Amino acid sequence: MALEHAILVSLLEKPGSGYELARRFERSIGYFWTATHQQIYRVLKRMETDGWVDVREVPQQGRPDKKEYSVAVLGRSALSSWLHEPIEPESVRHDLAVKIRGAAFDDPAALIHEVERHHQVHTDRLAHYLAGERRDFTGPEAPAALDAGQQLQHAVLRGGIAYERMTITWLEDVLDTLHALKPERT
Amino acid sequence: MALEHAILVSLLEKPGSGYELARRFERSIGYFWTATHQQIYRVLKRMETDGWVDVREVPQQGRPDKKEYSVAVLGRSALSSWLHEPIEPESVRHDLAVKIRGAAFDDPAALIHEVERHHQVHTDRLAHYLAGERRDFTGPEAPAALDAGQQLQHAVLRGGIAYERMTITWLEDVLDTLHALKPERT
DNA sequence: CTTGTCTATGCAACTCGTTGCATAGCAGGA
DNA sequence: TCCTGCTATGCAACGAGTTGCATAGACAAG
Repeated sequence: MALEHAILVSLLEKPGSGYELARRFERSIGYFWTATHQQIYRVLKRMETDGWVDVREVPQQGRPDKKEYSVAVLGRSALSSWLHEPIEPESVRHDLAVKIRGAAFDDPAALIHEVERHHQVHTDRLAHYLAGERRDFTGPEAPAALDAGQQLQHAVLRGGIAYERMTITWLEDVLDTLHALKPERT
Repeated sequence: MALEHAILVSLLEKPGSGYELARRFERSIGYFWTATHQQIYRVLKRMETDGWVDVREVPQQGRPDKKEYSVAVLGRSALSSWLHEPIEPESVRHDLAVKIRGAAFDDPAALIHEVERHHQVHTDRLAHYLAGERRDFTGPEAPAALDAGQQLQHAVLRGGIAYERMTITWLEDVLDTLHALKPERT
């Protein structure tokens, strides 16, 4: 599993609490990995007992205290050895594709709304990614010279952008197919 | 969960045994959903007790007997109601993206091999999909007129092709980024 | 005749991930 | 004052998915 490693990467980029990690996983890390706060707390606890991360109690004003985690030496070497071992190319799990094939045995026209809804979600995500790209990498506010970490983050973000663009185009293709099918079923 | 529904769709397209389903999930259905035989057998058993599928013992010659499953009335209505309820747009889980961001804290050059390996796998998958498309949809052997089911299957396959093409292009982008990074770290 | 491979089904144990719920401090508004 | 909402952490139970192992008939190769 890679959640531990995703957490290590995130903590290396910036130390933080479980709560903060959960919010990062809703944002930038969430572009390519998702996790709920329960999962994160559980894994953080295990990583702590394994000595992968260090904890520091941080008293706060105006809000509850937090535990700030940072990567320990053991965690860094665990990440390093994971980086050096090969992983299986991921296999997709796409509910919507199951639905599209299933629509042949039901009413294909009823799917149009659902596909349009997904189209909208992906359009919004694309806009969100592009805004992030302008802010951090290509806009006037972006740093002139990017370090290795930033260049790699940008490459990952470009992947997210390419994914959303591809998905949007495909969903339009699916919509065309559904519309072309519709008249046949009167 | 959608494994039950993926099985229903597959059985509607063609009835079959758990073993046959497992092989379909390695092939065409596997383009957008994966499952091992243990998972399939377990779910099939539950679907049988729920009355979603009918079983028929089929004696065979030259090989063990099999249980052929087909979709029952209850299964059809279960699929239908699932098709009519909205699903969450999927969130991606991309180990490789975690590795790429993590590489900033290790040796980015060490990732080049891994990315090239993934590039090869996706190139092979693309070739496999394109061969399937020619065979079933666009080649001289393909049927002249496609029914609704075939048109929707083709649309899903086009999605797989678009996904592989996008991934291949992105991995080349990542490779360029890694190569450009390399000289900086001597 | 033994070994390996393919078809065919299944159990048991485990890990991963989700859902529901609980607690608690603090802030702001009705 | 009470209610809502945000920060912050966590338990318990369940469901989904993986891994290892077991069984068994048939066939082909050595």
